Amino acid sequence: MLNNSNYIDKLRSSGLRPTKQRIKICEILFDTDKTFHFTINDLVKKISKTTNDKISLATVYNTVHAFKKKGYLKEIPINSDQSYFDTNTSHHHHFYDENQKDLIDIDDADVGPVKINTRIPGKKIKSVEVLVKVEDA
Amino acid sequence: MLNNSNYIDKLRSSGLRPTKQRIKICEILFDTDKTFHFTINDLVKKISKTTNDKISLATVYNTVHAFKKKGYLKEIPINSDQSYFDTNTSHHHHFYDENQKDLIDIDDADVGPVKINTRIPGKKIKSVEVLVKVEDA
DNA sequence: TTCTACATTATAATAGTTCTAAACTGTTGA
DNA sequence: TCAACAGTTTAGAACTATTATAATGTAGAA
Ligand SMILES: [Mn+2]
Ligand SMILES: [Mn+2]
Ligand SMILES: [Zn+2]
Ligand SMILES: [Zn+2]
Repeated sequence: MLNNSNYIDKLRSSGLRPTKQRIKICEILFDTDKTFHFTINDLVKKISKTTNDKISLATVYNTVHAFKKKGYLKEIPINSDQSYFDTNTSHHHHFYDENQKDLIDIDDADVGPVKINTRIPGKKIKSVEVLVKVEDA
Repeated sequence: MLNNSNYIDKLRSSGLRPTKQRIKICEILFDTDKTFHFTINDLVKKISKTTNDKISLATVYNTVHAFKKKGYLKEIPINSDQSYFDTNTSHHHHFYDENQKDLIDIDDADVGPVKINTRIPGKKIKSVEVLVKVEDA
């Protein structure tokens, strides 16, 4: 929960110019206690719901990619026709509800340590993520 | 490692007519000891490399989807611009090499038991898959 | 204020996938 | 045996998420 001048600092300190588009998107993504998952399309809808100044689709893509690159967003690997992003950048896992097509966080503490007993020579591990697919019981 | 008449039986017994296109795709996908990962594009290339009778792209998609539905193939959840399929339908996990854009199996035995200590009411777990992203060390 | 690199934008392009509808074929049963 | 039918294949169009282009706008520095 930050105010605009905090977003301006945050953007500036990561080398991103604090444009009104980026500040607006920060407000939508980060002005809440709860983290959430979204697609580009979700974000576009939220933007048009909360402002009259439209932000172009290209800018939404550009901004999400910039934020991901800076580590303010994560992309969640689920097979889908579109990308899912996560404002929760801490290490955690996911349920994917195949009926509702909905992603739900699993706290890292709710998953026993995932031990990978094999390596690929010349490669280092970047992330270990568990995806639990669920369906109506 | 089956011969064509086995594929014919396999297809027929699962309610799929054994057309020459499906038999050919069975040969490419299942006529080997080793399982492997592929994209639709990979499969199209293998087909044109091993036969003169071309199979339309629509049929390749149709067939892969039909085989997935029957459980002869799995789709691997990674966020990418294209779908990855797996002829290994047993329970296992994956490395994803982000440099080579390559999927590598992790035997289930090489991953410590993944304990999920939380549930979603009204939902049952369908699968638990670990994706280990790796990059050049 | 002026300059410049960075950012936004509309729009076109791209690429994987799905749809359409006509032609074809495996299977059934008279 | 073979006509009938449902299932299958096909070329190509359509669709959709995403990325590229290139012109215009703007933040920040000097
Ligand atoms: Mn998909
Ligand atoms: Mn994607
Ligand atoms: Zn999450
Ligand atoms: Zn695999």
